Formats: sequence, C-alpha cells, structure tokens
Amino acid sequence: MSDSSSFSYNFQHTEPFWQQEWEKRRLFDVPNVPDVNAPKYYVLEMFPYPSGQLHMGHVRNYTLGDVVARYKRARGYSVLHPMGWDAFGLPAENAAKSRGVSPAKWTMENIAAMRAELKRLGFSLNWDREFATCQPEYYGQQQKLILRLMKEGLLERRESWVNWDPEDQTVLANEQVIDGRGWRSGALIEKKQLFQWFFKITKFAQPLLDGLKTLDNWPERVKTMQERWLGRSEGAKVKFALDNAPADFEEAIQSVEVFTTRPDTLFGMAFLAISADHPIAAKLATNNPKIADFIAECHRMGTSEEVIEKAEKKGVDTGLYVIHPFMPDQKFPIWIANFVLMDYGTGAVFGCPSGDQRDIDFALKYNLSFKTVVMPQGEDPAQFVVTDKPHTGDGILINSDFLNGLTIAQAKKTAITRLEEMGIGEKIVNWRLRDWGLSRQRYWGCPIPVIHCPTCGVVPVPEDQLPVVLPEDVDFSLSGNPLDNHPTWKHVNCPKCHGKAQRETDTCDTFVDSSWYFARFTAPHSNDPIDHEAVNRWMPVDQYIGGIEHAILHLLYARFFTRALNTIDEVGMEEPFKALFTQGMVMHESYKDAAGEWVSPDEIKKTDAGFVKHDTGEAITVGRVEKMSKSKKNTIAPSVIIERFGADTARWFILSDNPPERDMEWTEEGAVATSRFLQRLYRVVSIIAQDVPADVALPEQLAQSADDLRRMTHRTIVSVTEALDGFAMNVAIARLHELTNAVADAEKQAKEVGMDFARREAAYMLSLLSGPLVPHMAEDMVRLLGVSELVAQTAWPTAEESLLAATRVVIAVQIKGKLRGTIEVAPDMDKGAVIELARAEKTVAKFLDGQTIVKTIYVPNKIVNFVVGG
RNA sequence: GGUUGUAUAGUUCAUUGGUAGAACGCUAAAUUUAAGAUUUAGAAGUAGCAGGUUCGAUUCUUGUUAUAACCA
Repeated sequence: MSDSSSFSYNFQHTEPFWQQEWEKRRLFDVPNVPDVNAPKYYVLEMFPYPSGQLHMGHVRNYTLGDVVARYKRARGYSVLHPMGWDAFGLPAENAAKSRGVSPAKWTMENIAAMRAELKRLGFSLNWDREFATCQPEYYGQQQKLILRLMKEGLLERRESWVNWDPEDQTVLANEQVIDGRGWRSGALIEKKQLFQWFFKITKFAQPLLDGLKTLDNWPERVKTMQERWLGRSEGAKVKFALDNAPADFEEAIQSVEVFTTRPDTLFGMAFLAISADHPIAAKLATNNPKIADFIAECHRMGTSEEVIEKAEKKGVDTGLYVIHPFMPDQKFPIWIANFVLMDYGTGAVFGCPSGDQRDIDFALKYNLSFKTVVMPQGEDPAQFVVTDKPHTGDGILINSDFLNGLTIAQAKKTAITRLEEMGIGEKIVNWRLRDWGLSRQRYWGCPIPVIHCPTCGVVPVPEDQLPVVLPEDVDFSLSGNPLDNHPTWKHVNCPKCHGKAQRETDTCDTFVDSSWYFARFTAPHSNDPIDHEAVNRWMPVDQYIGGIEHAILHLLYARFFTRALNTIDEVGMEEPFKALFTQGMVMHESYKDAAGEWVSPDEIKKTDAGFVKHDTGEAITVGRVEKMSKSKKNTIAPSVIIERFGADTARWFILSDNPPERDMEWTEEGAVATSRFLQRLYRVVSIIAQDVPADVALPEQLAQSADDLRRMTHRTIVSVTEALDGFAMNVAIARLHELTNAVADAEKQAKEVGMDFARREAAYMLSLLSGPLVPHMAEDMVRLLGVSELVAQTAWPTAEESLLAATRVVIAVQIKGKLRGTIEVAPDMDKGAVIELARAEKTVAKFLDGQTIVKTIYVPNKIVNFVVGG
C-alpha cells in the first residue's frame, strides 16, 4: 500500500498554474456571434460595484455562476460568461471629498484590486469583454441610447417634487432622508420643485405586469414583489362639484377629481381629502396663513410612502364643501391631508371611515360623522354599525340607496355604470408605479447628453459629438453639483443656433448603467451601443444570478429598458433574463466586548472559558449570526481565506453547506473541514494514480466489490448532474463526498478482480464531476491520472445505463404498516415468489402465526405489506 | 396585521406515499517527532405540534406554533 502522507495538494503552486494554462489556451473566450449550430448559454452574475474589496457575498455569487458556466461548457454549450464593473456612484465622490483622490483614479484602482481577487478565484470569465460603466467607451454609448429613447418620447423632462438638502445643495433619494433630515448633512430637508428627467416606465406598466407571467424560471417571491411594486388597481375616477366655489376659483378648480378603488362605498363618504400640492390647496394658501403653514409642514415630511405611512395623519379644514354625486342635497367638507400624494391617482381621495382604517382614524380625530355602508354577510342591516373599528373585509352594501343588498364587486360595477351615465366618472386603472426619475445632481455619473439653449430650448447633443465626457479638473470642496460648479465645462454653443448655451449638468441614476450592460457584454467593443446580431444571438441571459436586494428596482428597470429598447429595435427580445436565481446572504457570528463594542473575528481567540481578546484576554460575548457587514465587524476577507486555504476551498465551502438560495453561515471550522476534505480527495485519487496503470482494461468478469464501485460511480454521475441542473450545488457536493468515501473504502479490496479498473474510473469521474466546483484541483487530479486533456476542455461524463439498475433489492416486509423484516431478492422478481419469501421471513412468520391475511399490498422492488385480522 | 417560505441527528442539509441518509461536529482507540494530520470503531432521530386522507404519512391535506424574508 502507498504511503499516504506523501500526497499533499499544494494550492499555492497549482492554482496560479492552471489559471495561466486556461488563459493561455483562451478556453473561456467566445465570439460575439456564436456558431448557429452550437447551443448557446449566457450566464451572468450581477456585476459588482468596485468598492475596493471583494466580499464573501461576491465569492458566493460568482462561484455559483462559475459552476454553472463550467458545467454548461462541459455539456457542450457555447458559454458567454463576462464580467464588468458598475462603476459610477456616490462612494467615489465621497472619497474624492474626504481624501482628495479623483473619483476616476479611486475607481480604477479599486477595479484593479478586485479584478486580481476574482482572477485568483479561478473564475472562467471571458475577460476580453470587461468594461466599467464609468469609461466613456461605455457611457458614451449609453448617451446614444438615451437620445434615441428621448426621440421616441420615452424620456421626458418635467418639474417634480424632490427632497432638497439645503446644506449639501443636493437632491436626496427618499432613503437618504432620515427623520426629515439629510443622512449626511443632518440638515432639515425641504421639498422643492425641480426640472428632472424621467423615463416613462409607466407606459410599460401593463406589459411589465403581463411579462411576469412568462418568467417561469424566476423565483415566485421576486415576481410577487414586482407585481406589488407595479400595483395595478382598478377603480374609478369621480368628479365632485364644489358647493359655492369662491369667486376667484377658476374653472379647473371648481370641481375635484378623485381616484378610488372603492366606488361602492361612496354613500359612506364623510370627507374629501386633497394633497398639500393640490391646485385648490395652493390657491387657498395664498390668503390663508393657517393653510400655508400646514402645506409647509407637509413639505418637510419627505415624499416616501414609508414616511407617509408612519407619520401621524393630520389635516386642515379648508371650509369648502363638495356635493355628493349621488345625493345632490348633501355636501361634505374638503380637508387638506398629509397622507394624500399628488402623484398617486389624482391627488384627492374621498374618505369612507366605516371601511378604512386610515379614514376612520382621521374622522375620529377631527370629529367627522359617518355612516356604515358595508356589513359582513349574515349580519342584520338594522343592527350592524361601525363605531371605531372599520369593516374592511367582504360583505354586503347597506345604507346605500340603489346599492343596498349588493356585494362589493356588484356594487363597484353598478356605481361606476351610474357615474358614467351621469357623465361625472369613469372606470380607470391606476398604478402604484411612477415614472423613473433619472436626474442626479452629481458628478460621478453618466452626463445626460442635452444642451439648454435660451432660444432653441432643450437640444440633444448630436450623436457625432458624443460622448459628453466628464471633466477631470473638478473641485469637490464646494457644495452642490461639481459639474454645475465647474468654471467652463457647461458653457457650450447650441448645436442648432450656435448661440451661447449650457450643458445639462445632471447625470444619470446609476440604475441606468446597469439596465443594459448585459446587452453590451455581447459586443462590448462595438461602435454602436448594441450590436444587433450579437445581442439577438446571445440574449436573453439564460441564467442571471444575484442578491434578493435587487429584486425590485434593478430587475424592474432592466426589464423596462429591454422593452423600451425593443420598441426602437435595438434588441429583439422583450425580457432580458430568462431565468433568475437569487442567492442567500453570507452570515457570520458577531462578537462584542464588555463595553458592547463590536469585535472582529480576527481580534479574538477561543479558549476553554469561551472567546477572549487576543491581546488583552478580555472576555467576548458571542452575538447572533448576522449578515456580514462592516458595521458589525463580522466580515471575513476572501483574500485572507484564499491565502490560507486556496481558491478551491473557498469555492467548495461556500457552496457546500446550504441550498444556494438560503443564507449560509461562514465558519472557521467549515473552512478547515473543507480544506481537510479536499486534501483527502486529492490523496484518494493520488493513491489510485500511483497504484493503477493508466491503461488498465475492463475485465470480462468483475468481483462484486468492483461491480458495486462502478455502479456507485455511475449513480453519482447521474445524481451530480441532476443536482447541478437543479442549482443544488450542496447536494452535488454531498454526493461527491459519498463517492469519495466509497473510493477510499474500496482500497481494502484493491486486489479483487476488476477493482483496478473500477478505482481508476471512479477517480477520473470524481475529478470530472468536481471540475465545476474545484477547477484547479480537478485539473491536477486528472493530470495525476495521466490524462492530458484538461478538465476545462473535457465533455461532461455520461453514466452507463446498464450500471444504473440495481443487481439486487432489499424489500421491506410490513404487517399493518409496521416494519417486521426485510428480504433480499433479484430486481423485478415475480410477485408471488416475493410474497412467499416475505411470508417465510423469520420475524414476519412469527407475527403472522395464527393471523388471517386480509389483504396483501405489493410494491415492486420496495415493499410487501400484509394486512391481518379483522 | 397580510403574503410567501422554512421546520428531519448537536449543526447544515439530502431523501421518499413503503427500512429516514450524508457531511461536519462529537466519543473512543490506533498511528505519527509533529499537525487545521491520518486510520479504525462508535453514539446520536417520536421528521415542530394536533387532526384528516391511506393498508401504510416524515412525504399529501387542514389547523396550529415557531422562525425568516417581503409587504403594510
């Protein structure tokens, strides 16, 4: 027997070696337009933001993608597997502000560092296709697309409310407003109207909703989240006439249009609420200081739904009244309320307190009377009354004139028909989705390529003058938009009239950059944004992989963009991602010291008394297992792991423990155990490589042990293949563990007939099957076995059908469903014979003694069940 | 509060309408100058709880509890 201690896998040497070999042979390169006869497979992981360091989430994401890419390549697909950088965004600008380094330099240095780490992990990427969105070669092409979409009317400029940070002189996203203050400056945020650019995504609301139904290989929950975000609701628009409208009210504001999803509850109306930005509110504010104050207060609140949801519901009475559409003799007060949004629906709602929590809160607070109009089925209409808890469920209409006795659905229909007959309302579809505002008052983004001319208005930059390149000599010490502050950049001549004009100084939301990069990857060096032949051959992406945190915005914008590009014939498909996989997070234990401060895992060590600090010996408490994050200090740097254990260990461990869609916990023990296992696998294969000559033949007759091993090997081929097809990398790994154990065990029968062949076959298959997971070691093992072809170039193995069937089966024998014994028989043995054997089994016979068999259940190759007695 | 998912060995997960498995960890022994070492042997389970369907349920189904994500 061999001396096992002499085989040790040296990843420091072999990993870079194989990476160079693959690179040299250009194994992962594919043409922009693949051979029509070869099946294509486009696997893409969400491209990273170049923060400077790879984190474990990246490792998990890109390892998953790489396993798919390598597996599909082995299955004979032409595989497009590119990598790039989502390189625009605020952190670069912050670095510029705080450290005086230029955003471009900071970004490119980060990219270089992260690229080196990705390469070190041995991902099978087509690096020739790499780009960063901050390069003019990319964003210049994006500017062309923006202009083409603008020409098609899919982009427009309009005034809209924004959160304005007066100190930083900048617009903030809703998420950046915390308790009414700017997240960086802490200044009180104002609402302000600004001209902004919008993608008209709402035009695509219905197609985006319908398209979800075609995405069979998307996680259900992502589709549900998108559906809710789109928020289709059917309802009615109802026009309320003002009672005694003031004389100075122009025609347009002598009535109020309301959107409602519940026209059935019109008779339960108690008040009409309008947004602080409603024209009537604005009109009243001019000579009513109380109303003006209230509006100002609303403007300080922020614009997000979340803020509005959490804020106390408040209102102010305008003193005006509207006339009820169905009851001309009744009038209801108009209130200005902080929970009504101008850009949802019509900016006005009617309140029905008996059927809505928010409305009843409001009515009770301001002492507005109301009546009950819906009661649960089976209640007595004379008795049922809502006082402080609204009835929001299904039911029957009461106290509602011509709607009485109808169900909610019937009443909605009837009410709308009546409104339409009267000419004061109609059925409409309303969406929660709003147009996508892409203007950002920032430097580090793609400049929106238009010029503002005092005579010609908004003039697109002609395509031959693109790209509009960001200036490099920028002063970040000033507040506000650096592009706007730049002394010369914005001053240009109008392309039309050649008079003095100014560039648009807004840049694009970075979500624009990530909304078409997948199309650019198919022909990244093209002089046109998208090479039509390449994009139509490679797209849609067959497998997209990324985190659940992008379930809504990125994926929705990318879907919209693809549809928009489809309408201008830039791409030939409507949906960009055929299959989506959302991986879980990488978690780690968190640690705190006595003072309650977070402590990093590498500052501590384990002792018999628990964790203590390395240097001081201070006791550490172990906290929850949480998502790795810098603030909790529970991160593990991939680079450290790679250095200690190698890329293969990192790859194997991050896939081994959990199903990929679930959160996984990174543990030191797990990494160590993985490393140990891989060493063992290598050793097992090494021993075979040494013991068995490469040209060993398959003998006519095999010993039982050799036959068993061969069957195990071929069953494993099937199960690993199925697991990889089903994205169950953890299952594939479990099966490979089992085969490794079987091969190691077979060493004991190494001298039996056919074992040489069976062991060598098992070792080779083990190497090929683990190839997608641990590509470096797989290459090494195959070379040890004397095979010159690289694993990366070898076709995926197929199992021999004849070895998949069992040679004998163990049948369970039950009496009344309780296991009483087992028998071993040849597969597909005659039913009668099996039952006879079962009946004769020692324990079974004992239990059957003196009993009458009422019924015998026989499942071939599995079970016999005797039902006895009465 | 709603939606969706999950619940199986100490841990992480497989599996199946018909004997519940793997890996790690754990225990013991052996080997080694040494080990994040190796080998051998072993323990570990009422499949969350309560019903229903069935000859038979961990699997299908209803309810419930716990937990997670998302929405509100």
